[in-house]
Amino acid sequence: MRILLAEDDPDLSRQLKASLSDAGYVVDHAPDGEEAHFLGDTEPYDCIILDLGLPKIDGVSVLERWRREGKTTPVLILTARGAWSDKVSGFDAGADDYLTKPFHTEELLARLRALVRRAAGHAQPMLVCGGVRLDPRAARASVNGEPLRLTSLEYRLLHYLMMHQNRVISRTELVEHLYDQDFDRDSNTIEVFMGRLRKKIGNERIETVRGLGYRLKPLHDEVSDL
Amino acid sequence: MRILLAEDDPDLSRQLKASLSDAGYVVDHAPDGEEAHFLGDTEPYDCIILDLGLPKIDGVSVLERWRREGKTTPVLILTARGAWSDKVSGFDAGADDYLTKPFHTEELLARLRALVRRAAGHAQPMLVCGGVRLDPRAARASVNGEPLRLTSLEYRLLHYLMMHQNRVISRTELVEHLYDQDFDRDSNTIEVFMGRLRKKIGNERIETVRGLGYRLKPLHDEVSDL
DNA sequence: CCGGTTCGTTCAGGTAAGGTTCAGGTCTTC
DNA sequence: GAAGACCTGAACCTTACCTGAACGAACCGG
Repeated sequence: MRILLAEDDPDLSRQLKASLSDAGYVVDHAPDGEEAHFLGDTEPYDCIILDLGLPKIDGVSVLERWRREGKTTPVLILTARGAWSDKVSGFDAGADDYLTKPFHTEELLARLRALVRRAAGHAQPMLVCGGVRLDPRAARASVNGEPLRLTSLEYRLLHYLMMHQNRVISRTELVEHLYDQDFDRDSNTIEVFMGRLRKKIGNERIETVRGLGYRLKPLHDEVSDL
Repeated sequence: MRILLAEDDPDLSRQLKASLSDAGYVVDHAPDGEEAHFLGDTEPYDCIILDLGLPKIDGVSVLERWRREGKTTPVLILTARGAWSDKVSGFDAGADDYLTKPFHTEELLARLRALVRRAAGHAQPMLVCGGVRLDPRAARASVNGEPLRLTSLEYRLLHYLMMHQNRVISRTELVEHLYDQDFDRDSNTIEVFMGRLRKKIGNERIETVRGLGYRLKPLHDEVSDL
């Protein structure tokens, strides 16, 4: 965990840096808004602690710039007691949390844990098979970067195949996962949809294993990257 | 945006509920820990405001249970002044933010905006999707710089869509986040509002994914800038 | 208290997207 | 070369979705 501490008061800075290091964070220190902005732009921090009353450029401006540039690092703001209207503008500039001086170090640490935890909770599983990618969260798929237009069933079919790629999937297994119990067992819809899917993602990507089922796999020359 | 307010003080509850409703949130109220836990388990809230001093089950326990069950909804905790050691245990139980009574309603609203924003994965306060912009703090939206005249529900609908743009949102998800518990599940208001929204922001911006829901996205030629 | 406006909701008819079916055609295997 | 497994184009038909219009509750100024 790497943290940027933007704070001008030397005493407070030293004390905070010590506490944070003790807690296992790696801490960079910026004594003014200019350096804070520069460091925040260039280094990949997991979290930023930002004092609002910084020399050269004030905290809110720094924060606004970062957000305008698309930076999403969680930011915790520090300010003097009673300036609660600052809080509102700070939050609306894109801050994720706020703390009023003086504060207990314990509380700062707790808030940091909460921030980092939440920021890390954005792991989205993206399914990849050669040039084919499928994003379950967005319900979207693409082949070689080109977005695919899939119908609901085509999508579900592809999804299932991608989750079990390189394995042979029987028609009955597919039916069982795509439909509810009562489904005409001797229907050829699966075949039809295999045909349609093949047209959209490329024939060779779905191999048919006669008598057993189908197998989704990357093309021969496609390295299994991610 | 749908919120659960878990607070036992009747006066404060009433006042907060009014303020939150005014700010455009849909609010469910739980007067004790038992009901809070139940509601939080069953309904999909965008955020939860949790008083620590609740009857029946105290706030920290409720929160701990939710987190143990894997619930990730952002939670903002309320407590009486000076009980700052509560804060630490509150945060470590999985709270995302903390507010000490008494507080300014403004500040609560600002913190809520920040929480909801972050939970949706947006660090910046201004929502942008192609030519459509929405400013949550001014409750204003525009398309290609032209301000939009939106009714309350149209606005909330657009807001939710913009927070989850490029993702398919099911009708039920929308209903659950725009209305409180008792709402006629087989009503077509969502469709009607989709129609009205489309008329105002442009038909092609909202794609309907048959059988799944809707997806808000930039137009083809609109670069995903900021 | 009353007409007018605004908005959310309901309803009914229309449309077309997308799933299923079917009838051949093609390929495999023995 | 026959039989069975698989492919495929086109037709069918269900139903999700769209849309215009009307209803009714809430609000507002007079």
